[in-house]
Amino acid sequence: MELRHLRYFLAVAEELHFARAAERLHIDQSPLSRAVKELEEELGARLFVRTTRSTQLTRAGRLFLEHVPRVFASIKQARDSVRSAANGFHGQLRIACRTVSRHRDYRRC
Amino acid sequence: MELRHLRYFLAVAEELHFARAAERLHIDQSPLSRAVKELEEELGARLFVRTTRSTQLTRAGRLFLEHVPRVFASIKQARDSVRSAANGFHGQLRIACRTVSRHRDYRRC
DNA sequence: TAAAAATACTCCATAGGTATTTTAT
DNA sequence: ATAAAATACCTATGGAGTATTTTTA
Repeated sequence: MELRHLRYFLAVAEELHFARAAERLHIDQSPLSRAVKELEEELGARLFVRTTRSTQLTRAGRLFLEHVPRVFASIKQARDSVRSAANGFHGQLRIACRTVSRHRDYRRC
Repeated sequence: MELRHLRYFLAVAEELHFARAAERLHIDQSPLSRAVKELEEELGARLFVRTTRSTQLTRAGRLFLEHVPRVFASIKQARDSVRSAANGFHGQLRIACRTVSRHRDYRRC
């Protein structure tokens, strides 16, 4: 399983229509169909019931849908924690300046 | 970002040694090195300080390490919820009994 | 029969491997 | 000098696209 599978699942679960979900994902309906199938095979459960009239979540699909957003939420938290570290925030604020002397002697202070 | 990157990051963070982490992951040191670099580039922060003597987590790396296991935990929960659905469990434990009257009047209680 | 998803195939992007170089001690 | 990671290059797996078939309401 890769995040790709979860992103695709979410799109289909929200659109309840493979072609529209594919459009939203900027991929073709065909690879989307296959990716969802891969996910279902790995999970050992159908996530959608497909007919030509409608695409509906199964019970397993509804349960999965409850949990998947938490995966992305935890990824966002992981990202954000790093971003703040990269910005120099470590739970503390750092302030820097420099003095400009007549000797062009630029220094951090 | 894909789960691949997070799996690889965890392996390196635990081994603190690219070659050993690669061995554990059953891939070569080279693609591991690249994948971690990709992750660092996407996050915009170095996760490890590499020298020939040691590989250490940066502050960003330590923060990231705190969060990544939660991603896998939520994936496990998502998986498990589907598995139980497949087994006929629906997230709640249902206890049922019946009274047997002499009138065959079976009721939930 | 029409609208939707699945499938067969093809192509290409990129994950992974091999060999070598760089780097820090 | 050596041990470790980075890099250049190559290979091949599988992700994505195109065309077609299958399905069911």
